[in-house]
Amino acid sequence: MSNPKHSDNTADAVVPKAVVTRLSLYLRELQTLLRGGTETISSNQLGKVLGFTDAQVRKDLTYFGQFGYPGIGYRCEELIVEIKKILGTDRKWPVALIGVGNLGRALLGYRGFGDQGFQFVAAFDLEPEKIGQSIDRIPVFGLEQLEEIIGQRSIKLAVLAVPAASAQSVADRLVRAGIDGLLNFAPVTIALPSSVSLVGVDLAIELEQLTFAVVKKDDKS
Amino acid sequence: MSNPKHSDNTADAVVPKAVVTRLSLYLRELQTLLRGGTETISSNQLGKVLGFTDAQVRKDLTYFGQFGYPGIGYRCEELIVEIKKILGTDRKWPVALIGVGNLGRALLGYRGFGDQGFQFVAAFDLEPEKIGQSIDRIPVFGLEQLEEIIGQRSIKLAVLAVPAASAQSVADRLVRAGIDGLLNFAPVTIALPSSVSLVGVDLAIELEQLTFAVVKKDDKS
DNA sequence: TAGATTGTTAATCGATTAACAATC
DNA sequence: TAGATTGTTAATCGATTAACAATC
Repeated sequence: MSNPKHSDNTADAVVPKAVVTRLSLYLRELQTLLRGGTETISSNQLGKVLGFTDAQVRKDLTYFGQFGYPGIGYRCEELIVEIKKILGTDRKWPVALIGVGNLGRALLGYRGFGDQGFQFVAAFDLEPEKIGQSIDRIPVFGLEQLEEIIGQRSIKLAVLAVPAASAQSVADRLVRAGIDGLLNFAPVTIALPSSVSLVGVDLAIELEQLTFAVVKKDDKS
Repeated sequence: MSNPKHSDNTADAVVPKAVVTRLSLYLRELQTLLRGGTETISSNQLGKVLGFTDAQVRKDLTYFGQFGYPGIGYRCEELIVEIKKILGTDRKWPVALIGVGNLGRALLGYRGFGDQGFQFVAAFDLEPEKIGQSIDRIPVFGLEQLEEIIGQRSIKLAVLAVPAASAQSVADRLVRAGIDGLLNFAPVTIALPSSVSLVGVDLAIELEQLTFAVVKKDDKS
């Protein structure tokens, strides 16, 4: 039995961003495995399905503690709990959505968020017809209520699905309203104070990564 | 000793994946700058808005050629053309969408794809009510027509927006149908032959990257 | 010319992998 | 015990940055 000695070193070593991304992939895979009835898994097996080496899996995890059993591997259920603690998704996170367009509405209804502990509690838009409505049980407010609602409800995470032209100004307001993390879907660079975390998802850019690979392959043949 | 030439080495040096991602960011920023009237930009300025060093910008670009002017910088319009050539988006790409749910429908209507040369030409779903419809002018076919339509139209790129449980089997069919690149939104690991490119976007994982950063910050204070 | 900035090499930094004693 | 696998250090590999001659 391993001694839980991972109390003090949690998060004081600088953890590479890539490690955190893989942590999320481990979590997702472990959840899939557990659903399928797998109880334990070795770093080698887990790495293989995700395309990583066993050493990498073990190294990544030891940034945060000792979670495995020599000779056995990792217990899926246990490791899931630990990774959720590390990522901070061992709790429920209320989330605000800004921009109730096509994409925004799809995000409001996306089941995958709820499964991982995220819950939209308020949406915001400029269009009068949308304000006052509820979409998938989430109330849509006018943009002018942004600061009020986010403050009241202590919302720390926001998802930006507004047009590129207004993304920066809305982001600025979100920061002033007290947001700590922003997931930006607008295809534009956003500048934020370094105290606020930013993740950007640009759908066209994802496709460009694909075309680059496809074109490169064609060049070779 | 012979002089190694790097004039026609486009794409035979192995290009790190991170470089390609930054290339897309350069492109997006240059397009924004050009729209705003900027004609030339230095590696230092371009790096600054994106959070990179000037050396990194120049190094990334020289994987593919010499595009700048000493003493001046880069001409935005010119560099945009060059990066598009590199990424393969100097042409139009027909794209298939599989899974016409909330997210799928939002993607069909997403303007950002068209702006960068991507065009959905066919959507597929299992539900009979959806089949035969058109959404944003894109026809929805039954899944049984997948191979037929993709073959006929020589579609090389597909976007997967189906439930996690069916993602792998649909991916397998897409590969057999001749797809070269797959953008997967299903929150599950997909295994593909190495000849097919895969980019995965997991929306919950993106939020987890944010919570990790937020929780870590809280720990410190 | 003086000032600015590129392209590129060499130095530095950081991340991944190999190896193995410890352990179950 | 024999076999399997972890946690961790050291070695390797790769990516970023600094520096500067060349150039406009």
